[in-house]
Amino acid sequence: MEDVARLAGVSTITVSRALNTPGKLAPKTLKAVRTAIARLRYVPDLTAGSLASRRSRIVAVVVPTIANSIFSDTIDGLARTLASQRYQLLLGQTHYDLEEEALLVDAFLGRRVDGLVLTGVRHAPGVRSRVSRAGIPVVETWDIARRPIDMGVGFSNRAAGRAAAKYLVAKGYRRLAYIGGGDDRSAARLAGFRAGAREAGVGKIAAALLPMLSLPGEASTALSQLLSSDAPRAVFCSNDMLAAGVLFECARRRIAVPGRLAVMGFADLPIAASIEPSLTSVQVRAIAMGQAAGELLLRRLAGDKVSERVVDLGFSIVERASA
Amino acid sequence: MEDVARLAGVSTITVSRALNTPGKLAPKTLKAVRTAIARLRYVPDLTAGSLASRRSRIVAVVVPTIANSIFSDTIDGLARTLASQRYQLLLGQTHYDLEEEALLVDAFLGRRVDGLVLTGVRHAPGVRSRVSRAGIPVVETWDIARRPIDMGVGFSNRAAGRAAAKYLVAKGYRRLAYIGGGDDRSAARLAGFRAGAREAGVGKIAAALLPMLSLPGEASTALSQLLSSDAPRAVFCSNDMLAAGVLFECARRRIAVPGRLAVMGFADLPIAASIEPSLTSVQVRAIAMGQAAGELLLRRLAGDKVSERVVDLGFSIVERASA
DNA sequence: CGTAGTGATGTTAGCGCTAACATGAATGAT
DNA sequence: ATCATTCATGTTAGCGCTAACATCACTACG
Repeated sequence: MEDVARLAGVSTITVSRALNTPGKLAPKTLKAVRTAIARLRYVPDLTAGSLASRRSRIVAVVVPTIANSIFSDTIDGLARTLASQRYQLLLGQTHYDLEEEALLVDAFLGRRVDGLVLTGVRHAPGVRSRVSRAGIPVVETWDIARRPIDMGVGFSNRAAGRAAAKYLVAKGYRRLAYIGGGDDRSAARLAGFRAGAREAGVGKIAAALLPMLSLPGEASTALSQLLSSDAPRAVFCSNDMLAAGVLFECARRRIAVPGRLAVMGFADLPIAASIEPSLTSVQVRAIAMGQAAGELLLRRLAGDKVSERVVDLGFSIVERASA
Repeated sequence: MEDVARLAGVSTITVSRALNTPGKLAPKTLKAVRTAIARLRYVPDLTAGSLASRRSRIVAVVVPTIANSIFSDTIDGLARTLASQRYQLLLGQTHYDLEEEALLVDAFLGRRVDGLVLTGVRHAPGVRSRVSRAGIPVVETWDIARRPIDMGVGFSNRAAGRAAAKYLVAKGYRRLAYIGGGDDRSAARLAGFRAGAREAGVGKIAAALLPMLSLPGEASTALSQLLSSDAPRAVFCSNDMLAAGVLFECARRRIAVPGRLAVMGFADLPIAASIEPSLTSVQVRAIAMGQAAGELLLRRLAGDKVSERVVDLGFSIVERASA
C-alpha cells in the first residue's frame, strides 16, 4: 500500500480511502491512485483491514449439510443477498451434530465474523451465551424459536406437520404413516403430524425413522417396513426426495398412488411438480429464508435496530395428484 | 490475550503457544493458561493471528452453484478433508458467469486465503495470472486441464460424452439425442458425444440446449422439442435430474423406456438407482473430487511438493434399466 | 567441574491496514 | 479583510496477534 501511495504521490490513508470510500476523494486523486494500483497490481489485504477496522465483511452460515438441496437453496438466497453488499460467506456443516455446531460457532467467532446464520433453534449448551457475548447479529433459520438468540426466520415445523395431517384426514385417509429423519425439525413435524391426526380424530400413526440422510433409496426400506405391519393408507414424508423414493417403490410394486396409497412430501422441491404422479407437498420458502436472513443481517450491520426479530415465512400445501 | 497472560502469570507468546503448539509447553504452564482462558472466556482473534502469521487457514471454493447437488457433494468432500486440519471454507458461486468468477477470485485473494479450489478449467482473462502471482496452491476441478493453473482433479468431460455415445450405439441405438445445459462442461460432453457417435458410424445428433439450471421440469420441454422433429431412439442427458424429468415425461406420455426411448443420465445421483425404471448413468466421483482437491491443498500447505499435479479420477458407466 | 546441548519461556518488532484527530487550502458570508 | 465552514488530505497510533531471536535453567558427559 505504501508503494501505491508513493507512486500516486499521496499518503497511505488516501489509498485506503480510494478503496473504501472513493466518493470522498477528489476525482484527480482517485484517478491517480487507481492508476498506481493497476500499475503495481496491488491487491489490498482485507485481513489487515479487518483487524484495523474491526469489521470482517464475512458472515458465517452453519447448516446440517449442503448435500440436501433444501439448505443449499437457503444458502443461495443468503449468499446473493449478502453479495450485494460485498459480504462473503464462510460455510460450516454440522452433519446434524450439535457438538459439531458448537465447534464451528467457536471457530467462526474467533474469525470475528460480522454475522452468523444458524439452522434450527436447538443448540449445544453454551452456544447461546458465547454467541450473545460476541455481540454480533445472529439469525436462526428453518424453525421458529420461542426465545431466539437474536433474530429468526423460518416457519413452524410443528404447524406444518399438523397441517399435513389435517389435509390427509380431510381427504378421507385415516390410517396415516410418517417417514422421516431423526433430526429436530423432522421430529417437530412428526409431533405436529401426530397432534394434527389426533385433533382430527385419527389415532396412532406408524412412523419409520431413518438415519439423517434423505435419499430416495432409503424410502424403499422404510416403505417395506410400514407395509409389512398394518398397511397405511397415506404416508407423509419429511422430504420430497424420500417421497419420490416411495413413489418409485410404489411403481415397482404396482401400488396405485393415490388409489391404494396416498403420498405427501415436504419442501416442494422441483421434482415434486415434475414426477409422475405429481407430488402433493408442503411448500416452504427455502430461498426466501436465506434472503430474509441476509436482509436482517444487513440491516443490523448497517446500524438499524430491527424490531421484528422473528419472521415467520409460513408454509403452504400444494395439492397435486399423489394425495 | 494480555489479560490471559497476566492471569496465568506468563507472557503473551506463551498464551499464543498454548493455543497453537500446546505440545511445546510444560504441562503445568499449559494447564495454567487453559484455566485462565476458560475463566476469562477468552476467544482468540484469528484475524490478528492471520495477519501476523501470514496464514489464514481459510480455503476458498468457487462453484457455479450449490443448488446443483453435484457440486455440493464436491464441497462436502472438500470441507471434510480440510476440516481435519482446521481449515475453513469460504464459498463463492459464479452462477455460470466467468466474470463473476473473476470477481470472486479477486475478493478471495484479497482475503489472503491459503488455497483456492475452482470449478472448471476455463476462466476469465487475467484470472490465471492474478492467481499465479498470489503464489497459493490452486486446484481446478470437474474437468481435466491441458495446462492447469497449478493443480487439477477431475475427469474428461469429453471422454465421458464419447463413452456415452459408444455405449448407446453398442446397445443398438442409432438415432441419438442430447439434452443438456450450455455451460463449458456440458458442452464438452456434447462434443464428446458427437465425436463418439461419429466414430461409431452414427451421424447427426439432435441436441436440445437448456438454460443453466438442470431441473427435471425443464426436461419435459426439451423432450417435446426433440420428439416433434425426427424422434430419437436414445437420449443422453447431461444430468440425472434432467434424465429423471425425461423419464417422468415418458411415463406421462406412455412412452416405453427403454423400449421406445432409451434414456441415459449423467452423474449417477442417488435418484438414478432408485427411480423406476432405474437409470443408466455415467458415474463421476463428485465427493472424491472434493477430497482429492482437499488433499492436494493440504499437502502443498504442509510444504510437500506434489509431483502429480493433475489427477484424473475417471468415470464409469453404470448400466441399469433405462438404456 | 566446565561446556555443549536441550527445553521452556520471554523480548522485540512488526504483519498491513484504518480510526481519530489534525492540518491546511478554498469558499463564502459579513 | 476576517472568521467560520467545508472539503481534501495527512499524521499518529494502534488493531491483536506471531516470527525470530534471546535468555535462562537444567541435564548430560568426559
